[in-house]
Amino acid sequence: MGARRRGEELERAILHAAAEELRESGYPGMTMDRVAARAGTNKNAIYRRWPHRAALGIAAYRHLSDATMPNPDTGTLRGDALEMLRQANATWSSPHGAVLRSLLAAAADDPALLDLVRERSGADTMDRAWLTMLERAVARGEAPPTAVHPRVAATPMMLLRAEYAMRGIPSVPDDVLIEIVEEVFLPLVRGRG
Amino acid sequence: MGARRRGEELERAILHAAAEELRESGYPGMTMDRVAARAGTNKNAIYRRWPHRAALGIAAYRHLSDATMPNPDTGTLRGDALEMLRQANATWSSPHGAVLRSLLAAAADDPALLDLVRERSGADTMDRAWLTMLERAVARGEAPPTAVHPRVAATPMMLLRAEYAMRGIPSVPDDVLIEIVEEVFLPLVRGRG
DNA sequence: AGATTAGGGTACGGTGCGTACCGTATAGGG
DNA sequence: CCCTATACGGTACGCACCGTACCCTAATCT
Repeated sequence: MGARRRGEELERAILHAAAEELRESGYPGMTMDRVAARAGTNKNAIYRRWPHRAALGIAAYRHLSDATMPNPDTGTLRGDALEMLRQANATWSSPHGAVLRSLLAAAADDPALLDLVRERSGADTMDRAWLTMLERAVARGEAPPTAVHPRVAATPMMLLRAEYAMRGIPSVPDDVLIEIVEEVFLPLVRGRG
Repeated sequence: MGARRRGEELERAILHAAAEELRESGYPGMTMDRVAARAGTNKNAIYRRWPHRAALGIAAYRHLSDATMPNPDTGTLRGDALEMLRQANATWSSPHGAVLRSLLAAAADDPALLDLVRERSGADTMDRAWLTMLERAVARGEAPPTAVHPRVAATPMMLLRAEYAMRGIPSVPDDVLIEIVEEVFLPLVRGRG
């Protein structure tokens, strides 16, 4: 028979199985029994590594996503911002994003878990990308220097997130992205002069 | 013994019991068995009225909140906006708001439920309040007429919501509210001229 | 009064989390 | 090279909860 797996090898097998379950059935469908069965082991081996289902879900999500951060450079602030939002919208509306959102919902009342999700979802690097985008716009003379501010940089993504929280599952229509850029983000940047 | 309750009287008793459970234990703690026991009835009577737990939770939440919408008139746009945010922050960080947030988390992947929650949480009237606030500012000459726009009006509340989604349970510090108003909302209004 | 409707009591099936127990293979030390 | 501590496999269990099925009884309607 196949040799009995141990340690890191078994851990990878479990994470892989959990990630597959996440992709196929989402977080609510990722059952401990199913993960154990799929990994060819038992729940014992899982609970020896993660204290509860949520922890495994978060760890497995990282296995699922490679998260190449976009860094568009279209030449205009409007184009850059729109491209960022479109990329984020595509990610969030994919099955991938559905997993992330169900994970977020499940961890909503546990700050520690919330931190883990945020850390693994690349939100921080995203904020930095928006800041450098603003700096480029300043260098082009397209925006006042005072527009380079963390809260300004974070605003469009926050609006997109809120839009997802309001609506149900489907993706946010492109009109809304354009509106966020033209009616909020650009006026906001201009208004800080 | 006490006469057997029926119809509307029983319905109110169930809703009252469910609301109490919501307040004491939050939505995850609002068990069907506990609600039935507290209302002095059984699950049968509940499932004859609501198809599942979430529906009861949403209906009970309405019973919990009377939602007197604030409509501050401090004389300045800054003051009005800050007051609105502070009221919302107080509501959302109260046990009351914890219930609403756990309800939202539970309904996150069911658009129909999401609509119900939104409807009963007074989000729409909130948006209208922000619009009239903007109109008053225009009348005072404090803002350009083009600032009266649904998305502009909705922006501060959306940022607050996103802030709650990011952090865990506690309330959002007042600094953040001030920052939203001063670094985002007011520049945005000014930038639309 | 007789028939219909709605509550009360209770039990059950199903699912899922997390734990316990016990035998066995594997790694690592004497 | 054996021997022991550790980790895995298998399985069963306790527990909590949702939602449903019966059967009996009180209230309401005609």
